[in-house]
Amino acid sequence: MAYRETEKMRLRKAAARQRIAECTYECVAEGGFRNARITRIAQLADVATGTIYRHFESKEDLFAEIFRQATQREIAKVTKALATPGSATERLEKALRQFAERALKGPVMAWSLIAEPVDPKVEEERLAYRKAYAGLFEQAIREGIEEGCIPDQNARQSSTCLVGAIAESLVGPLSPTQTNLAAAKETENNDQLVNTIICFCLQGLTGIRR
Amino acid sequence: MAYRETEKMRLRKAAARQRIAECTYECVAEGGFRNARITRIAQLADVATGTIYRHFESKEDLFAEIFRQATQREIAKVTKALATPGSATERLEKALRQFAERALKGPVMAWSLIAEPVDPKVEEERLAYRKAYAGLFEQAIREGIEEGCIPDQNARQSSTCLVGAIAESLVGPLSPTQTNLAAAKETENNDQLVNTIICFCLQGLTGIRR
DNA sequence: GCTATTAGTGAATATTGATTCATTCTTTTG
DNA sequence: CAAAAGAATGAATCAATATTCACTAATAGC
Repeated sequence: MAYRETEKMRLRKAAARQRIAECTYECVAEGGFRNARITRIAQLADVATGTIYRHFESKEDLFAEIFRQATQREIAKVTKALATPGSATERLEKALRQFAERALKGPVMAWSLIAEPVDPKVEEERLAYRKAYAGLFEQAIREGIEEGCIPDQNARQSSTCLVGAIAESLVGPLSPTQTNLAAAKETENNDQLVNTIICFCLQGLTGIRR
Repeated sequence: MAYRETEKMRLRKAAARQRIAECTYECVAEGGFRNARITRIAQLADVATGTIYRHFESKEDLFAEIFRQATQREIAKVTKALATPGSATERLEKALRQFAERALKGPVMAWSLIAEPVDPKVEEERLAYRKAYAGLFEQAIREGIEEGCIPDQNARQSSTCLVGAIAESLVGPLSPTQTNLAAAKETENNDQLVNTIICFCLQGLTGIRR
């Protein structure tokens, strides 16, 4: 017996794995899963293409892991926004704003997480993601109904409408940011846009003019 | 000179072209553009793969034409709904219902037209489609603002929210039909679903509880 | 320093699916 | 019917990438 994995090596391998993951994230944020090539990721991470396969079973597995990591971050943000004090409507507004602002900052990633067609293993992750998301908004809507600040309705269906209105407005094919990237960078415009969307969403939810 | 294209041949070729187009539509309606293989289309149309290239420059061109044909149909339906008599709100409700019901009938095609990532030439067609669509809803919202039944707002942004809420609810990854196809076939459920969405959309637009 | 073991490499291979083109089949006309 | 022109065919080719694997480099323990 002349070689056994030592702590040092374990750390180094973990670091390499992490670096690959980060570069994959970068690639996806740039052009979506579809345009994230293994060779490009290897280049960015400064390893050989084969090395990636020593750390991940396949491209699909790698993507699934990146998807999971990315969504966990998003979910955490929205969860936090919903945990602040205030009425359900106020908390929902915070959460929607959080969601919208995150999406505006990284529209390609947001689109990849929400709508880009992906391989089955990644789609599985998306299922978990959407359940978590829908669950969060749904729960908040239910609380609003109990509190009386939101009229009785199908919370699940309404939460889907919320996500759809935001997603389409910010990252969808009808989005103004797709055709006018320059304008999208003007923070004022973005604030304006987010306000309009949130107004629409909260009115849709409550039926109360704001 | 021993051969010249005759009327009979012109018709036969037109028929073949049409058949190819129809089979392509079928393929796309089944699994989106991504899964529409030339070989499969050729099989369905009962021609050799090479024949397709005698009628269309390339796969991209074929898809672009199918996209155009499909969207023209959709636009026509919504245009018609918006041309009926009644207040802007009433006409919008009819149009949204039309849109939603069409999408429910062919969710894969609806998704392909609205959101599926496609090649540049097809994307160009989509640009025209979305302009037409956004234009129709926008126009109706503007009329509503003038009539006084809809409060002043950014008509363009609101129309995007409308499309997003419907698209996500019916054909998006959060759609109930995606996870529960059996239930989606129950017409009652669908009516219920469409009503909830339209309620959300009209409240979002008007801020008036219905 | 030596050897066993694992990590890393990247050119070669495999796969998938669009596109081509030499060949065959049909139609038209004298 | 024969010749000319076009239409149709589908196996072969091409292109784009994911994946493999024979080989090299690095590390651990003696």
